[in-house]
Amino acid sequence: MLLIDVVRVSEAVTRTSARLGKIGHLAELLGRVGPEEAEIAISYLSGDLPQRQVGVGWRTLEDIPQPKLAATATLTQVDELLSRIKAVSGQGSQAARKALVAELFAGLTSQEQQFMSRLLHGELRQGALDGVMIEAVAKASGVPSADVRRALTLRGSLPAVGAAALAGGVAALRAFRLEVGRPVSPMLAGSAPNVSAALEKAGAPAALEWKLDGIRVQAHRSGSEVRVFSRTLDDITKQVPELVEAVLGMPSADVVLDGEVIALRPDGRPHPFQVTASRVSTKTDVERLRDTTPLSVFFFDALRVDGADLLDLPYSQRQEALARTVPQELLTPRMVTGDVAEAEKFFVDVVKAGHEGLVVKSLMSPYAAGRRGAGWIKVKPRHTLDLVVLAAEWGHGRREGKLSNLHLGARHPDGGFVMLGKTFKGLTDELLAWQTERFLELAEGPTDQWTVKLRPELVVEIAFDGVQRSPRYPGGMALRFARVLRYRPDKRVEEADTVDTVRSLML
DNA sequence: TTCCGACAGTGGGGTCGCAAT
DNA sequence: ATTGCGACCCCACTATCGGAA
Repeated sequence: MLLIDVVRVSEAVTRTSARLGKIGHLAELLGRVGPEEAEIAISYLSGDLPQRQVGVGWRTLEDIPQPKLAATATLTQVDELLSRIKAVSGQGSQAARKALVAELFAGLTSQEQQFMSRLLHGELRQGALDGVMIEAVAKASGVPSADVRRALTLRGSLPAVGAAALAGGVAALRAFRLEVGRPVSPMLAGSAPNVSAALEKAGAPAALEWKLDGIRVQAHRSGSEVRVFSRTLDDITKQVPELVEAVLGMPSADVVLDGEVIALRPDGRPHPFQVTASRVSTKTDVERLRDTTPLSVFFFDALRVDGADLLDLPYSQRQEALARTVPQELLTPRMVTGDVAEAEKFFVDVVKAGHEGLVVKSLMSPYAAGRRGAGWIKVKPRHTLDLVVLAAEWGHGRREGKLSNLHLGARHPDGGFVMLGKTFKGLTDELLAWQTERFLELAEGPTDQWTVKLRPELVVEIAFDGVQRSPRYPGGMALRFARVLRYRPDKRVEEADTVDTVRSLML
């Protein structure tokens, strides 16, 4: 199949706003792609590369060769070139990589070049990714989408699952099994503003678990072999030897566990997230780092114990298996209750202990990938500040022509403002339109291509999760997960929060 | 007819590894 | 040694579609 066939379908999907229409376009193409190119087509049309990443980003794509006039590139040819690019990126000069990227783009029409650029940027923006592609695979192969989802959970790769469905239908999908050593798509959590709302969503009684601010891990053990995977299914075994040893110390030699690694201080309280992230992502000198910044692991789910697959069992039964296998001190602290007051006290306790919050879990739900907001609901405390808008950046995509991303500042007691970060979150279309108009009234030079500097006159109430140390911003601190709650036209700038207030929150 | 679950889009800060400077 | 890029860790929120109620 030619790349241009895929590009044309992608464009049709972009033009169609109805999801069923998008699914129709995608399914039609899947119906005519050959088995040897099915994985490539499914990857591209769900915004991914079969190679996952090839080491090419926006900078590499800044200057690309003149396009061809005739579209002749096949999916297989493009895929092979991308594999070569990945190989060179793994070990080779940037010049060699650039030459291969040039070779790839020189073989594409301008239409294909634009598609490939977006794909390599990870910004397909056709309004269809995995969720829509699952439905398209189901439609094209005549199987229920639940079977596709189920296989995706077990296999962790939609192209592989989709190709199997197209070739072998339901029977092929049902042949997928949990395989120790091959990661499963992790179950994700939705969110709720408070504990009682979360309990209502999950259905009382529910399990309440501490939410630790660390890194999600999936541990597989087969005999004396242990592999650990991250949320995106990357193998991070070498970075977390503590976890490997912990799993090897368990009685069952055939397990798959879900949990969180986190760096704790000697007093048991958590380090800032940055410390954990640094430790887990460092690959050199791990043995030395173990002494200075040891990792702890806490498990909260069991997908397989003693060779038995548990994904379809209700959460309460998976918990029983987990507790039989994992020593008490490696279990995520939890309780089961339907009582709101009791649950709220547990929430206060976990926050006092320095952790992030709670995850409220339905006792009935099976383990299912994706599908945020089904069985697991997270709850975190929320901080707020009144800050001043210092500047704004022009938006992209559906925010084109709107001032979108706000630069936020706290008041300095001696006058002036200290920037604490940016946010684009929490804005409705209406607010976006209003602020664009208002900002242009407040604009003051110099204004570059992306950023409009403003007279500091507007106060905005910002919600955030915490204050972290920052190497980037002048005050040495930045807000984590900042989002707009509302503008405060009733507040004068002199009433905005000061850097001292923010600093007091950094502990 | 209304409600609500799932999805995609729009970007945020921080960190490491690696190649080039 | 420092800088820039790419990848990945954490992530919140709104708009929209379409099935459920």
